Amino acid sequence: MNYDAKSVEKKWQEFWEKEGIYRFDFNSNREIYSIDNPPRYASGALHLGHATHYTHIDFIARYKRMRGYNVFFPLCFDVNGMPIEVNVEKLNNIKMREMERHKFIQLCEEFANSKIDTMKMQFKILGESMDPTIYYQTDSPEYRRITQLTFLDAVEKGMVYRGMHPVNWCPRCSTAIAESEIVYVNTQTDLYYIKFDVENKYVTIATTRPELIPACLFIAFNPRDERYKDLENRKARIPIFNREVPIIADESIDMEFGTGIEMVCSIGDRNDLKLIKKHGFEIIQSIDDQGRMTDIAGEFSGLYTLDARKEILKRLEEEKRLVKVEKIEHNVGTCWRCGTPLEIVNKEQWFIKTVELKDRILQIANELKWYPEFMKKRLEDWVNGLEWDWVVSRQRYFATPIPAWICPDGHVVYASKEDLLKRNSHVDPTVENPPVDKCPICGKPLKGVEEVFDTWVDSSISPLFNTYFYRDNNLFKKLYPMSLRPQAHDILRTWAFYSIIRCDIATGNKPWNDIFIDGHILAEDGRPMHASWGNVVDPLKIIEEFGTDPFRYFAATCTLGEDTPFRKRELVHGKKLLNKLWNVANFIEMNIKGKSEIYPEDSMDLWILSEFSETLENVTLFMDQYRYDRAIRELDEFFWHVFADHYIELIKYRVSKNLGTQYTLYNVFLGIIKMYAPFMPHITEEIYHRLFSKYEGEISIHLETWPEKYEKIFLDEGRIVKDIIASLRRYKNENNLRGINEVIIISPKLDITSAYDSIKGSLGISKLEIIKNASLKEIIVEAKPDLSKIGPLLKNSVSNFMEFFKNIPPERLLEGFEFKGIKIPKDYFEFKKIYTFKGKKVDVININDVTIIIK
RNA sequence: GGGCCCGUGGUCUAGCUGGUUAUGACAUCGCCCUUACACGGCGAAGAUCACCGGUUCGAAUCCGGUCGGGCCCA
Repeated sequence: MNYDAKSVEKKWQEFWEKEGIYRFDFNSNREIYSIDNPPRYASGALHLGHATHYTHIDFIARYKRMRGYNVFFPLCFDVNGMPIEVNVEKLNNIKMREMERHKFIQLCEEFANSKIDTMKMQFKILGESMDPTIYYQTDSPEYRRITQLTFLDAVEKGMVYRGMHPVNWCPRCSTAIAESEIVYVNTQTDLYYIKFDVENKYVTIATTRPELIPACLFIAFNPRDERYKDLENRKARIPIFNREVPIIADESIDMEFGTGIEMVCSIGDRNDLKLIKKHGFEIIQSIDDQGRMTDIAGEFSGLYTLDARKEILKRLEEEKRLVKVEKIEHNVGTCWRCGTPLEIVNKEQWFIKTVELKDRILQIANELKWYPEFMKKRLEDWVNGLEWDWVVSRQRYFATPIPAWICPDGHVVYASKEDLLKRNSHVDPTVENPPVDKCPICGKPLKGVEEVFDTWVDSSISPLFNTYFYRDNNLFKKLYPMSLRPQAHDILRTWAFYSIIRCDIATGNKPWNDIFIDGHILAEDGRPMHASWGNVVDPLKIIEEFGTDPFRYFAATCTLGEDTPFRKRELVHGKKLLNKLWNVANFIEMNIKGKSEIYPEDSMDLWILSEFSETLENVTLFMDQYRYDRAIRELDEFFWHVFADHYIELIKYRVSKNLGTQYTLYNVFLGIIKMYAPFMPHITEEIYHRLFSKYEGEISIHLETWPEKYEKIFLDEGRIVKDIIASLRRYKNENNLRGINEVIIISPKLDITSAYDSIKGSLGISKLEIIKNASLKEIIVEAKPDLSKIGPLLKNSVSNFMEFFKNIPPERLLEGFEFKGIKIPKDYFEFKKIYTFKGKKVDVININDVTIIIK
C-alpha cells in the first residue's frame, strides 16, 4: 500500500490553521525560545532557496516546541525599498520621480500586499509553523515608528551625522542611482595616451576620460612594475592645468592595462574612490548634478563632460601631449531608465557611526554562539576592514522617512521622541510640521527631509520590534535578547552586522544568544539559480509533483552554512521514506490491539529500546546544534535499517502473543514519528491520528512532547544478536532455505543466551545451542594487528613489522610475540578462529569474536 | 584584488579531534513476490579521497603552496 502525500497534506494544513496550534503564549511561564525570523521581502513569490531556508527554521521551531519551550516564531514580511519600487514602475509603466510621492507609495503598498497574500499561502503549503498572531510587516506605521524611535536613540547618543558621500548619479535624470539600478553595458571606447611631465622628463599615462585631468589627484603605478620604480615619491605635472600631483605606488594598479601607470581623479570610477580613501586624499567635485564641469575645470567649466573632452583633447594635441589613441572594450555603468552613463558625485548624506563601534561589535560577536563557528570569522574580518560609516539615507520614496526637518543653512531639527512615544504611527516630515516653527539656530524656515532610510535601517531592528522594545517594557524584559537569529550568509555583512549595531545602540546588549547562518540553494547543475540560465526550480511545482514532506526531506539533508545544489533524488528518497513509514504503521496497526502497558522482558525488546535511546540522544544533540542534517541521517539509519529491517523481522514470530513486544513496538514507533515530526509534519500527523492520538490524547502530534530515554541494557549484546540473525537470514537466502536444522553459536565474551528464543524463533531453527567456550578444536586462521596500539609502540619500525608479520603463523602471536626486542602483547591483535566439529564439514560464519556453526 | 567556504567511485554525498580493506544514496549487475512495504529485502562491481610538498611510524583527515568552483565586499 502506497502513501499518497497529496491527499493527506492539504487536510492537515487546514486543520492546523483552523485549530491555531502554533501559538506563542503570552501568559505562560514556560521557558521562551524566540526566533528572529527573517521578514520575507515582499517583491514576489518564494523561490526554492527561500522555501528551503524557512523550512530549516521551521525544523528548529517545531523541535523546540516539542522540547517544551514557549516558541516565539513570527510571521513577517519586509516591505520597503527599491525592488518593489522598480516592480511598480514596470507594472504600471510609470516613473517614480515623475509621480506624486504619496500616490507612488500607495501603489507600492498595494503591490507588496498582493505579494504577501501569495507568500502566506506558500508558507501554508510548505507546512511552516509561523505564528500569524505575532505578525508584522516593516511598512506598518507601528514598525516605522520603532525604526524612527531607535534612530533617534542613535541621534541622542551622538551616533548620527550628515556628511559628503559619493553616490552613483545620473546626470540626465539628475538623481542618485542605487547599485541595483545600474545597467552595465559593454561598449567600445577610446583610450588616450597622454604625456605628463615629471621634472625634466615625462611619463605617458593612459585614460578613457581626459576631461577629468583637472580633477587629477595623483598618479599611480604598481610597485612591482620595474618601469616606474624610480618615480616613487616624485611629482608629476598635469598638462594644461599645470598643477603638481604626487606619484604613488599601489598594488591594485593593473600593470597590463594601458601603460601601467594611471591618473587617479575624483571621481572616475569605484576603484579611483577606493584609492583616494586609501591614500587619504580629499574628493574634489569635478562634475555637477547636470553633468557639467565645475569651476575646477577653469576655462572648460560649464561644459558638459563630452564637450569638455573634445576641447581638452584638442588642446592636448596642440601641445603635442596626445601620444596615441586606442580602441578598447569597456564596461560602463548606465542609468537603467535612460541609458546615460553614470557619474560618481559627492552628495550630502546621513550617516550612522559604525567605524568607531568596531571593538564593540567584535565584543558582541564574541558573546554570540555562531553556527557554524567559521561564520564569526567572516564577520570579524569584515568588521576589521571597515573603512567608512554606514550611509543610511536613500533618495527614494518607499521606505521609512528620516524623521527630521532642515533649514536652508543645513541645521537639522529632529522629530520629538516624547511625541513619537505617545503616538501609534511614524512621523512623515514631508507632510507633517516640525516640533518647532523655525530653525532654533538661525531662525530660518524648516523643510521636511525627503530622503528615506536604507531598508537595512528598518530590518536591522527586527530583534527590537519582536521583543516589544518601546511598546511594552515587561515583554521586552522577558523576550530580549532573542534565542536565535537564523539567516543566510549573503547578508551576514548587512542584516547581522547592522542588527548588532542598532540593538547595541538602543539597548547596550546583544540581540540574540545564537545565530545560525544558512548556505544557499543552488540549481541542480551546481550553479546559482538564474532566470536567464534557465535553471530555476519552482518549489510549488516540486511540491505538486512529490508533496511537501518529501520537499522538507530534501531541506533536511542540507548542511547548515554550506551551499547545497537542489537534488531531486533526495525528494525521491524522501518519498520512499514516507512509504516506509506508512507501511510500518500498517504493520503495527495489524499487530497491535490497544496500548499495552506491559514493560518488555525479552532481551531483544530491551535492545531496541536501548538503540532507540541512543538514537534519541544523538538526534537531540544534533538538533541542539542546528545540525538537522546529521539528526535526520541518524534517525533514518535507526528507523529504516535497525528498527524496520531488523527489529520488526525479529519479532514477527512472537508479536501477536507478547504484550511486552507490543509495548515496545508501540512506544519505539511513537518515538520515531515524534522525532520525524519537525521534519515531516504531515505524515507524522496522519500516523499519529491513525495509531496514537486515541491513547496519547493530543489533538496533534505537534503539541506532543519530545520522547524520553529508556534504560540502556543489552545494547552491545543486542547488536551482536542482530548481526547473527542478519547473517543467518542471508545464509538462508543464499541457500534458498525455509528453515535451518541445527546451529551452534559460540560467544566467548558477550552473554547472549537470553536472546535464545529470538534467534530460534525468528529464523525457524530446529535445534539451537549457544555456548561460551567451544569444546571444539579451534584453529586460528587469521590475525589482524591493531595499528592504533602497535603504531605508537613500534614507531618507525611499523612498516618493517608489517612485512615480517605476513609470514608469521598467527598462533605464534598468542604467546606475546617479540619484534626487535619489543614484546607485543596478544591483545594488540584480533584473531579469527574456526572450529572443526567432530571431523565433519560444517558452514561457519564469523562475526567479531562470535562463531556460528551451521549443520 | 581581499576574506571565507568547497573540490571524495559514473553522478551526488558522509567522514576531516590522523590508525589497517573510506559512509551512504542514485544509476549498473545478480538473487529473492520471506503473512508492512518490489517506492521492498539480500548481495556484487565501482574511488591512486583535485594537484604538489611538509609534519608523522602512519594523512581523505593536520600544515604550506598550486589549480578549479562558489559566496560576500558597505
